Amino acid sequence: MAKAATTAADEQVCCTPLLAAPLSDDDADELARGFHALADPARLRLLSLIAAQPEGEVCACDLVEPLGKSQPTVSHHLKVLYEAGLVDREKRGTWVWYRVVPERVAALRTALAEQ
Amino acid sequence: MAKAATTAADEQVCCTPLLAAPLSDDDADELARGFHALADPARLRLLSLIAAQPEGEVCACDLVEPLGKSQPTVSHHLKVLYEAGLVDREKRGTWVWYRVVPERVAALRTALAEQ
DNA sequence: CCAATATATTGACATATGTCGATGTCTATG
DNA sequence: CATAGACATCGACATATGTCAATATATTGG
Repeated sequence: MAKAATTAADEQVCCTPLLAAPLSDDDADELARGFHALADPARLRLLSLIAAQPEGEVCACDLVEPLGKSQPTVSHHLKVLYEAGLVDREKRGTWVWYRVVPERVAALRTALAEQ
Repeated sequence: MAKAATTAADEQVCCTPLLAAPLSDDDADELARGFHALADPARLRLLSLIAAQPEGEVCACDLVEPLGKSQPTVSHHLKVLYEAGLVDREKRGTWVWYRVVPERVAALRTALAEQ
């Protein structure tokens, strides 16, 4: 399984450096969606926690306590990250495992490239 | 003059790649502030428009029409970008000239580095 | 000093967002 | 099938945000 997020992961708007040429409205919208997912401390810490796992993946159940937020709040933020294409998820039995989608992170990084 | 933004430009939280190690609460807060400034299409287009100027700088008066928003709205977004340390400004007579702060953009870019 | 222009600020409004408790849904296991 | 556990969703709430019209604050020219 482990399907990538269908929402925004596809329309990557990769390789559109902000500083190179004026953004189109569509590119600006899509990029803003990506950065919006990164614009919250809880989500940044989640992303960081997921990436910190030696296996590269982590059970959602192991994210609630380190984040220090309620389970519904963690679930909400994970959903935002997923819909932004920044993380992928896979259900195994009762648990859901999350991993970072490095390509998506890199795409946003590219948008901030020198020019 | 052309002083850099006093707000966030200093506490750069540069060189703190998200994916390398779990973020501290403070780093997450500061990073989120930076990405928040990028999390709006109008601000991304502004940043892009400013960067697109051959001289590297542009009068605020020349940003209203291309952005297609009201003057107060443009002024508001420029303030957000300024307070995030992403642009610098200099008043010359009646006009205010804006330019991108590439170091700040690069700092946010570094936060998204591979690991 | 007055009029004109550029920019910032204020006030108002609708909408979006982060958060939590309560509840629903699914899955494994007696 | 009943129970327990993991996760998602719902409802509610306070707060934040994008937007504009109106107004205030410079600054330049006459």
